[in-house]
Amino acid sequence: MTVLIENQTTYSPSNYRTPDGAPSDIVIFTIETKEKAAGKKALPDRELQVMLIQRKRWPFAGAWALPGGFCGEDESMYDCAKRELQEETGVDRIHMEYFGVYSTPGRDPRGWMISHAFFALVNEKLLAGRSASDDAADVRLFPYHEALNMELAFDHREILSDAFHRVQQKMLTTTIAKEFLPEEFTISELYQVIQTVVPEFQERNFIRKITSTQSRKGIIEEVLDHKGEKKLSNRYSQRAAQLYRFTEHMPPLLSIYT
Amino acid sequence: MTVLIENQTTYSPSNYRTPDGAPSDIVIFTIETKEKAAGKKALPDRELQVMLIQRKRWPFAGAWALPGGFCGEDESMYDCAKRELQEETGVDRIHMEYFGVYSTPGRDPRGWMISHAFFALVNEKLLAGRSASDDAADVRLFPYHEALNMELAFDHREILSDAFHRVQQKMLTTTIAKEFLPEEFTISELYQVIQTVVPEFQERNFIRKITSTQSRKGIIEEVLDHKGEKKLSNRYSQRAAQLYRFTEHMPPLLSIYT
DNA sequence: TAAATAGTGTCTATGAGACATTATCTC
DNA sequence: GAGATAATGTCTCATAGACACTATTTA
Repeated sequence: MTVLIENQTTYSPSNYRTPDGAPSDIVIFTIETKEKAAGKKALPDRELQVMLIQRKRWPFAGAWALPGGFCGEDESMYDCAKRELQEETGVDRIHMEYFGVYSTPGRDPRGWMISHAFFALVNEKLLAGRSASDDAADVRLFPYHEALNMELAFDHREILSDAFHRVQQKMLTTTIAKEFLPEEFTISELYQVIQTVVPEFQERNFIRKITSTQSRKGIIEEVLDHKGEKKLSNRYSQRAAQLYRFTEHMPPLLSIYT
Repeated sequence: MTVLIENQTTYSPSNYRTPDGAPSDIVIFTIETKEKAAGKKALPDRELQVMLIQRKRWPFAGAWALPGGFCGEDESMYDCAKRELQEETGVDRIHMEYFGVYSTPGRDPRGWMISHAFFALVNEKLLAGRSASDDAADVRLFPYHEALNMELAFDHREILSDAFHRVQQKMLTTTIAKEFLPEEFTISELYQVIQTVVPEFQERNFIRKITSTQSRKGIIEEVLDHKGEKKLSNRYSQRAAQLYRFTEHMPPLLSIYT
């Protein structure tokens, strides 16, 4: 075997053209709950929304875009996105996942930018404080479908669409629905949240599937009060409904063959 | 709103530290079929293997590593990986998917390298010609579990492990098993391929699940010969077995709630 | 005829899917 | 008691899971 003499001293990365930056873009989803008239016992309306910022500078000045920012040398892409997410929402500990790289040549007029896309799911409650201060300015929540029809900066429309489909898929195959729910919730709330993200989802016997089916039992459990009695809620209904919470159990493994 | 005066002229990416490169790393899987003694009618042994290259230069000179290479300014990461895959295998039109970014600071001694990981599934038949020429040199197939226990360059062990788990999951939820099979195959072959990637997979009534179950019917179909008769194969058995092929049908949508 | 693989019969318990029905509470 | 949501009863058919059994061919 040939032993080459190249080593740390002779290696020079500057012989090659290198990227001009590695940004992250974050698709931040939330579900806005619009209660019916105060005191009225009825299920609320829910709407999937996404956070956009209005760009101040070239390129695409004035256009709406996904929040994000450039990665530093001393952080991973994940850390970078987490940092940007924190800056944008003012909240820590948000569920965030990586889902793709966007590197089509020419996608960014500033140069060779390889962008890394994340999605985040935030409970609207966590956004409560923030909205008041920033809402009027250059950060806003848009209904997903409205955002999708806007002229977004860069290739952010494609990223937004990809994120949505990934979240739809994960909503049905994992327990991420919990990110949009309070700690304790009713079956109707869970069902509504799933339908907000996946309108096609329909399951007439939902309550039995999730509570009495052998293979699914254990992903949620009934909440008991301090006396060991079943804890109920009548927030959305005359007849009080059982409260549930997600357990730590992994959802069942899915397979098309079994 | 403040209107900033920044524009194309004043924007300067060189004010920021930029990455030193955007490589791709490709985990190329294949399944080696080891026929039993010639003429013996018995199911073959199958083994999942992964392609590694031996590095010639600093860093990690002499160590085995995943194939890959640096992305150019005029190509997307996907194009880059496709190109490298083609160079390494000599084959085009290979199933390849992106699955993650590796950007931990310090992962590459050459500098700030943000690596993009793909996995590829190659039918061993396509590799047939290639092996003869390169096999002795610096490109080799290793059994997956052996590779996982080697001292691989960079963070390639982690990448390899992540790729494997992704492929396992996809093997059960999509029809990628077809990448490891000939156009026409028997149920036993399909079952064996799945088990080669996911040893835990076990399904005693496999044949009925996949052929007679309402929701799965249609993902494979019986092969007929020119006379419209069912086409059989006795390659691995005394009694001839029905041949099947994958259809264009999408596998059923999976959900933990339904 | 033993061995090896392919494929079917059959039984039980569970689940899917569809609706009707009952329960509980408020206005 | 009308109206809204929660939850159960009930029926049919499909599927899961287990295992014994039959089928086909060759050494």
